[in-house]
Amino acid sequence: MEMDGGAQTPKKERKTSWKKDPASVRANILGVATDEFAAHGLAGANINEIARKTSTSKRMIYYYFGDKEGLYCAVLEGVYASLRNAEDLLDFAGLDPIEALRRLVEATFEAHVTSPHFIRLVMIENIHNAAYLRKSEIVPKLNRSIIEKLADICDRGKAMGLFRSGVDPLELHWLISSFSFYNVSNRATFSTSFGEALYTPVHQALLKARATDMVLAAAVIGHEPASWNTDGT
Amino acid sequence: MEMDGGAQTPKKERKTSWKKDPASVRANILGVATDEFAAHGLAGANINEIARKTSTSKRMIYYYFGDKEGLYCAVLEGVYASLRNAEDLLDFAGLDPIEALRRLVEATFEAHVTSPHFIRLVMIENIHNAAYLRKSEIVPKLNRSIIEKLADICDRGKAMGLFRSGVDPLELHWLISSFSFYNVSNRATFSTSFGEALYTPVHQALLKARATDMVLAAAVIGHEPASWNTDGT
DNA sequence: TCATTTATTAACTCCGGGGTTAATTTGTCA
DNA sequence: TGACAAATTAACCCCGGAGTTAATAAATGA
Repeated sequence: MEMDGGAQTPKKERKTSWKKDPASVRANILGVATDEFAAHGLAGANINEIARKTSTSKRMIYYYFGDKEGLYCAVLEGVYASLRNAEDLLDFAGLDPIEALRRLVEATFEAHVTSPHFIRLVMIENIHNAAYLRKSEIVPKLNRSIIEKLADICDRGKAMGLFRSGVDPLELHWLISSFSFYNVSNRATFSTSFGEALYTPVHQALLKARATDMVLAAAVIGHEPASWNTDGT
Repeated sequence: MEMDGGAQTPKKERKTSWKKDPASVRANILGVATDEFAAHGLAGANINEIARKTSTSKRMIYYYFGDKEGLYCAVLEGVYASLRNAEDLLDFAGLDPIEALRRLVEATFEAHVTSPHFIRLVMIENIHNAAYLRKSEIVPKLNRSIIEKLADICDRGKAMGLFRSGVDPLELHWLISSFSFYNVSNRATFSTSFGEALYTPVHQALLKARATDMVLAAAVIGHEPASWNTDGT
């Protein structure tokens, strides 16, 4: 039943010609590794599998990233950096504080939905008690900008007498992140326990509106959370 | 440099006497495994290490649970079941709807803080897209009771003209879970990015009060989110 | 043009950890 | 009382996956 007719396992011919292209090789590895770590976690991801999905060899992973943890750290910094770039595109300078806050909540909610890799890697990092994030020099700086944006909105809102005195940017960020993050991170278990009802496009839009409305009601004096007065049907 | 002075590695003497106690052996394994899976995840946990921490041998793990996944599933069902027991102790029947909702939000927030194993295992399960939770026969049923409690409160609130017409038990649960869960699940990365300020006992109490107040403002007609009017200092 | 450094290839090592074998003891019931 | 099932013990297997070795091709530049 030997299908190869007695041929010796053919030693793979060493590639006799190739281009040097370190930047794209590195980027290729990083892209594949991001997928794999996001899908399976640090322990669950498989270096051989990552190598197989790249257009290069396993040795290159160790050449550029040292070891599995080094690769994971590079992946982590990569997703944080790309999310920051997305956030920096937001500009609320021209808007009045109330409208700016509404836009910021909506944008945050939407950004989380469209960044599943980021969400999963943050989940994984929390499982590791942020051990690798702590080692990063750049990540703590990255998150400052979102707080600064919120602080500016809060300052202007209070100065105009529109916002409540107790409104605090960091607390507000905690709150806005919580439902934006949870909505994506816990979708699998939530749906398993309670069904898919909340994850139709229509219902997601409704949740976004209600959450936004609720944040505004908390922050803005006299704001009525109107979206809660009607059922979404 | 032989430190053992030429002694043959002594074959460990087989224990010559022991008691049959299947129930407690099983419980012992399950307890250790819960710690280990919660700490390191499914792939990250180590069967040899789990065995070492039990008062029995590795073989017993396979004897009672089949394989690593079987053990993980048993752990998962265990933490879900014990949380349900905690929830079932809550009784809001005697309270008016507004006070009942306030108590439910506070209790949920507190229950998450005191159930770190549950939180971590749910996080891990979400990383696996709830693959193992889906196989469970009992877990989907467990989560019904919390929705029923909320539905009862909502019905009574609307009947008395206190709650807004759009208030929905499932949406409310999504909202209450989101900040209660996120507060614990993402503590490591949140603290790394923004500092520990929100995780002092005083500030945690404040967050609980503000979140509760905000939920009430969303659900209850004319409720002012008063806690947001003062800063927490 | 050739010495040197950088980038790349294929093949190899090694051990940790999931899972098993086989023997032995404890309890049960006919 | 002894055959049988259930519970437990220690030792073993083995493969997959993290990490390496060694050779060689491509660029660099004096």
